[in-house]
Amino acid sequence: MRHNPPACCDMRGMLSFMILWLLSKKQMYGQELAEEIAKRKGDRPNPGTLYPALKDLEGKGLIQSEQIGRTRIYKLTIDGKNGLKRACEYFYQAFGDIFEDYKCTCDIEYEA
Amino acid sequence: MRHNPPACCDMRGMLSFMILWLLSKKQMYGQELAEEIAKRKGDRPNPGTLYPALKDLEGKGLIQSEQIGRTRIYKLTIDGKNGLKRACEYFYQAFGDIFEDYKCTCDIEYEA
DNA sequence: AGATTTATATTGCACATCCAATATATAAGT
DNA sequence: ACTTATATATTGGATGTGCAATATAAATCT
Repeated sequence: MRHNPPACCDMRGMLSFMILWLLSKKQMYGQELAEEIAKRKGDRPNPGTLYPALKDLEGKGLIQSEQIGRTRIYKLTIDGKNGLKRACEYFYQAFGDIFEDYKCTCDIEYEA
Repeated sequence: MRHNPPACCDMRGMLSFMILWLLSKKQMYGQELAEEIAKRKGDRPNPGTLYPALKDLEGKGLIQSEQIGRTRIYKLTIDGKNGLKRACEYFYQAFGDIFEDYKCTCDIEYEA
């Protein structure tokens, strides 16, 4: 079952972080990324959300892309890999105890 | 050691979520919350960030507060507890695999 | 060839979150 | 009483993330 964003509080943010992490697993084009993001956030990001984020990351030198036909393949750069490592450390510092707490109090169900 | 936000990507967001989770552990006043947030995010949130967020959460009925002298004590309401549970489920769906992945590839150090 | 689908991309808007700067009221210290 | 410290609070600005709507180019299909 896929959860949509909760009504109680805003859960936006961390899109660039998620993109970097996804690209660290596998190089992907935009619509592949959109599908992976949808698995996690409940819905595909709008083009007006996704493509500016990719453009921004490329402008910062964290990802690079190559156009092949109508698709554009994105992959991490060295700077992107190093940045992701730091971002993960920060993310764990900020939310690690919330995760551990959640895992102790809830039965976790994975999608088949 | 306390990590500051990384340069690579924006890590804003989830402030209301973090506030709800902190208040689920213990009722607190604003400056106590600011200190707990600082432990996680690296710096105390500006008053212009924290107090509007608290006001918004109270307006939605997720928290309630009581003024005692110069401090205002905040605590979760029933709606806040239920909302937090859903928010945790969503958060785990969105970022759970990033956490598990991080824990597998990094040695974790806890503050003394 | 013409129509449809797919993928990329932009514009314009809304909003949470971030800051610096400033203000007010209460509590504590001298 | 006066000063200082603490806690709450607002204003104004910047930026990332979110959407709907629209546009363009390439690939596919009949």
